[in-house]
Amino acid sequence: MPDATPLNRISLSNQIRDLLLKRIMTGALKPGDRLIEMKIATEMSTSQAPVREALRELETMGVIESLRNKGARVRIITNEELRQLYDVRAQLEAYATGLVTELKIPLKSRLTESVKLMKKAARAGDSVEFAESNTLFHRIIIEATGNQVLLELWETLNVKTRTMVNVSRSSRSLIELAESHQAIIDAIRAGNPKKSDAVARDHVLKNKPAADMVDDRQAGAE
Amino acid sequence: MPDATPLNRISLSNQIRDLLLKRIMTGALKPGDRLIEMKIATEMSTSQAPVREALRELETMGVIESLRNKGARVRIITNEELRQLYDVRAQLEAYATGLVTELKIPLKSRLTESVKLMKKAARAGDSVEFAESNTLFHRIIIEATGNQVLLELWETLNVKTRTMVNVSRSSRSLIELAESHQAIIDAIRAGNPKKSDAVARDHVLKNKPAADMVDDRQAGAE
DNA sequence: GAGTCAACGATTATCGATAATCGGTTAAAA
DNA sequence: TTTTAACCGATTATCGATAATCGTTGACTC
Repeated sequence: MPDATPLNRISLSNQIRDLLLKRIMTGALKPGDRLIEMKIATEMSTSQAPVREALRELETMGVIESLRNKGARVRIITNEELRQLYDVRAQLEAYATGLVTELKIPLKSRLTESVKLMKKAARAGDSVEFAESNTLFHRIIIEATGNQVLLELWETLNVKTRTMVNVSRSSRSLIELAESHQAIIDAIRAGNPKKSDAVARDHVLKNKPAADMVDDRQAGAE
Repeated sequence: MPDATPLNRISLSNQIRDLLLKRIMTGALKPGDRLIEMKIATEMSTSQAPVREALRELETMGVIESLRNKGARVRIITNEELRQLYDVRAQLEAYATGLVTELKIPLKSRLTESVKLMKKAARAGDSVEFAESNTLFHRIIIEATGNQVLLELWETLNVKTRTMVNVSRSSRSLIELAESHQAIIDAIRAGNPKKSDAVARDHVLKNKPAADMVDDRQAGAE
């Protein structure tokens, strides 16, 4: 029987989670925006319960934050946290890049292809599409390590970063950014794991935002 | 007024989450054990809703897994995944240890203290207490970097690891394991970041379990 | 005896309603 | 005018009930 019906639909809470995640990543929902349970429930024609489950997931992922009895809002990532995010990402990417170099996994054509997409998006000034292909580039490398744990960790970091990054940047610097990936491709090709490690680390750190000048000890609520 | 009542209790779902987490970490709940929503709800004298929210959080954290319409169970971490976990942890710990060395953050006394606790637990054969103080040792280093993102990431990895690790190990090897932390303390003290990085990485990798001989391509369900 | 299928018990998924809480606002009191 | 207190609308937290789904059991057919 050539599979008739898609028997198991996705649960409502998962659908809601994915929808909200998409809106946050594309910027339709911005940092600080409130997520009101009944509003979402009504929009999706469901009850409150699946919405709450979705919100809890998003909260655990770190993309929203919710205060007891006060509801949830899209998490505001401080500059300092963003910098920390880049530091950690740098380590993970360095490890992954070094590893795929050592294992001599052939990635050149796929990586080159994703850089093309990046450039195209950059020229079009499409920052969402750019983020998409940029993510693709790095995901190709991480996936190639075969380390599923690493991939999942990196995904959540990446999601967090992107909730805020795609707000800024001119199309000029986007093109430069796209081109800067070539160094990674070359390093992998060259076959020196240590070198690849360093190049990938530098690539991430080069884009790490500068520290705020202000003496902001941003108060974090409980 | 000397604060009368603890106004904001913790939400039920959070209480449930913490309780279940504790049970999983201490081994009261073992990998594969089912988590039946109504059973938990009845035990806690609540309804099903908060339990489901708690389960969703645990699922996102990766400590349980749930299949549509079939419920949740404590996640069974395969040997392969455990190995991947160690690989990633090794990178994070190496980074953290190198960084605190570079920053010359004084940690010796606190680290030494936690090693004492480890040894004590090892002699007593108390594997839960051992895991506790072992975690403490590493957390001290990670925390000292001041990188909150790194800490959170490391915490979730650590939780995952511990759901399974505390099943095994003899008290003899526990003592050796405790003593092996001294090398890290010494490296930090010596003040060479590169060396610290390497020592910390090796420390983790030395405990990475061996690969299974079996050609198990463990099927992962949707 | 092996295979098929309907009915059953257990459990999850979702709903609709109620209780509790928060922030702000008005109105009375000082 | 400032302070205090009760009130109100909006929203979250929790409950109890119902619908949908799964695995299994046991009778029935061949």
